[in-house]
Amino acid sequence: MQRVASTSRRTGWAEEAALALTSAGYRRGGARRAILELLDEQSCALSAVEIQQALTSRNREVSRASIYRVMEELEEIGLLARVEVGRGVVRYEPSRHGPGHHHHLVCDHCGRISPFTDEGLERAIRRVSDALPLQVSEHEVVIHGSCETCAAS
Amino acid sequence: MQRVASTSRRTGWAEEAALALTSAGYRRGGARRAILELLDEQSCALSAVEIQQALTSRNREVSRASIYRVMEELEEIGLLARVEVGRGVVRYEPSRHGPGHHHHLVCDHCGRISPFTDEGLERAIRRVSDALPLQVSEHEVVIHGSCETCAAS
DNA sequence: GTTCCTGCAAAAGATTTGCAGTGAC
DNA sequence: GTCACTGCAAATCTTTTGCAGGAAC
Repeated sequence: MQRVASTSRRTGWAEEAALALTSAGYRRGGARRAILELLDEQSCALSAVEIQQALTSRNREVSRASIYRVMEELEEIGLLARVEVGRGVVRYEPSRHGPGHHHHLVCDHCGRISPFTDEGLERAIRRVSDALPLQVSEHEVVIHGSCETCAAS
Repeated sequence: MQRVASTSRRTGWAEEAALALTSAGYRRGGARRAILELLDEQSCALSAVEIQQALTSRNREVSRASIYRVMEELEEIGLLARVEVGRGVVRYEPSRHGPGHHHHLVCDHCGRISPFTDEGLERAIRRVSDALPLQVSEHEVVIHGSCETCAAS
């Protein structure tokens, strides 16, 4: 099991996404570009509200409606994964099938989420997916518990 | 991998839950009992709306507010698992750590969800959980794709 | 110039809360 | 009789939609 470093890093996902959007007939508006870049820098999933706050804090205001619209477009063409992890809030993150693919730990106490990876787990899921009558597009593993900070209190 | 039969069966979870609620200082109101019994009969997770509809159709009306309140109580004492699986809707199901424990397939097209189990997957998750610095309470695996019906169309 | 993108404001859902009446103990 | 449970209605919060102006092509 690997905890994933939470430092930011850009991986070219934004460029890939922009290209995919262009060839899907979308134009490149400012709000969309700002959102793509923000998402690309994240190590873990953000909610719509968090995306808006992050953009505001770097002086790039984007309306809530645009955020949801961009999320929808990106999900449509498979570039974005939704992570639903608690309290009815939906979070979004770049869908990386290769490197960067990870799952989530959720502290049910403070709501913090953090990413992890595990090759054995991936193998088990691949095996299950292959045996399914479903055409599998994505999978998601969420582990709930109390984080170190909350368990201590 | 095992598809889980979707026939109803009662497993004593309702009684266990009622006892746990009593010893946690709750009284046994009618709405709460009706909800417990309904949940116990389900083979898979229901949303609050679905719970209300199911109860209405058996002439046992329960207000939406009560449903949410009971869900909250049950979740608090660990008898209920939330399954968040798409489109912002939260579903609930009895939390069974032993037999009956299962995960979910979601058709992203029609929204249908169905349960499955896999021992290898459980082993992989247990291994990961043991290695975590978190106190793990639950885990959840969701596989997304297109179901047979939707893939055909 | 046309068509798409964006923001604003309103709408639609889901969930939570306040309060008063009823029921369990 | 007391305190918890329930239903109703109002409030809150997230997400979606309609529309008008501005931007990309």
